[in-house]
Amino acid sequence: MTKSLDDGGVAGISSCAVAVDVAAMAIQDGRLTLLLTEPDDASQAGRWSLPGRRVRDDESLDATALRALSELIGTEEPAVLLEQLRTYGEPARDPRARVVSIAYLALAARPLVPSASRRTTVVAASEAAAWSTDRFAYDHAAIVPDALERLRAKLEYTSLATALLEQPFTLGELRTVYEAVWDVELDPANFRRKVVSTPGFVRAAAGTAPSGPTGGRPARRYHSGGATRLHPAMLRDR
Amino acid sequence: MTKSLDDGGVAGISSCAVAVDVAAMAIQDGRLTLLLTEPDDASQAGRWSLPGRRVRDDESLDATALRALSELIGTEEPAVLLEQLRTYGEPARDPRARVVSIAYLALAARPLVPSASRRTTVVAASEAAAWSTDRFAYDHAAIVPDALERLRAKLEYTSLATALLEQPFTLGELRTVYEAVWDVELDPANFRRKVVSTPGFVRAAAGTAPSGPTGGRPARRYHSGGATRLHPAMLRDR
DNA sequence: TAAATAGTGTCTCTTAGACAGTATATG
DNA sequence: CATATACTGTCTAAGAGACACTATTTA
Repeated sequence: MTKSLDDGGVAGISSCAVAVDVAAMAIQDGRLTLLLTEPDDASQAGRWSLPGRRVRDDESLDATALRALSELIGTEEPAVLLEQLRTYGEPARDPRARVVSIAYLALAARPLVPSASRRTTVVAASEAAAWSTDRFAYDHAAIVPDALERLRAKLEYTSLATALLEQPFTLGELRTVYEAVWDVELDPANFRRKVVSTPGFVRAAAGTAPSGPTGGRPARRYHSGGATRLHPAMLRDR
Repeated sequence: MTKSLDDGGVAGISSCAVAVDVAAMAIQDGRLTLLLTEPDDASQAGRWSLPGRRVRDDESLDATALRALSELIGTEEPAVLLEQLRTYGEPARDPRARVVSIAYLALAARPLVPSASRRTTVVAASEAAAWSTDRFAYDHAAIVPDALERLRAKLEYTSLATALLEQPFTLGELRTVYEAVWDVELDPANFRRKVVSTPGFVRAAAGTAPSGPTGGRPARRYHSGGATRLHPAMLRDR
């Protein structure tokens, strides 16, 4: 197929295997979690990897990412937001062959469920990002911190946090997303004011959510607003 | 080479050609410019493309990007900052074959010089980003606006602007970068205060730069500070 | 009742922007 | 001298954070 490309016959240029790896994250019990799986590759035994698949001939990269995820967990499309992270292509990143991998960030609105058939696990994202390199297969020890940092940064200036919640949601739930991802405590009053005053971030929905088991006033429900970029941003201090 | 991968024999999966395309930008006469070239591919005659090269077997993606650039203009390494933009991999983006392309953003400290031998041109980045699709080869009409928007966004929260200047520079020059990229006018006094008060953005250098032909007090020189991310950010209003 | 969560009001401190004023160059 | 650019000072308005206070639930 690639032989029609004019430099197909040049020495030192052949085709690479192209794969997609997905860093799938969700909120569970107030913590940000990451889905990991055991790679099929025997040379990587005892290590964890991000779910990955090779790109098929007729398939877009986004479609490969969705397939990598849905073959592992039964995730349907609307519950997951996929966003390209970056591409990893060091020549030796896979010992078997040259594999260029496009990494994706996937944000699920519901907790990730490890599948019984495939060997998968769900771990705290911040812990996995700090694991030593040899607990991961390939170069996935580099991808995981990149994914976490990208998510942390994007929460500031985009409405991405709403992708980690089912709709409608309360502002308390939205605040727990920020607290879980940034690992901070936020003032509920100031958080609310900031969210509501940022145009297009959320819009009020009908009704209220019931109180939790510890009581408390029922919270109003909100939907995501139309905005993807937030102005002003939800800045975290440092 | 890829036959050692376990799904090499699966139907619908073969290797893709992998290429790198570079959106190289620089400041020239107070405007942000973009380097374009005519593709070798005859099927794309009459269209402009970003400089691109296929990735060699033993070559990192960054190295390919640098090669794509330096084969076209005589750019040496320290004068150019390369940053991965995103990867474009729609199955039909290249009519000849499946080509997955990793796009890079390249920021040059000096104006880009079109080479005489290869057919290249330098255009205003904002104009190219608005060109109709058929003036570009492949899907490069999508890459150019992405690159411009990425640069505009990154000027806010990173020190990337200094990559578009030779060191040392004056704060007037740095302001010109922001004005060119964002297409706004900034108050010199407030800009200065913001830059100087942002930790790690710039550090004072020795001496002053001579006045321009229109006079004016000589400006102090500055170098880039160590910071890559800016806190607080240089926010543009909207 | 107390405790918990939602939501409002208000004060203070910081910062961004407008813009006046000073410093030092060219012509 | 006028003009241009660099740089400083200062006022004002908006926003962020701290935190008191009210509202509505569970136990």
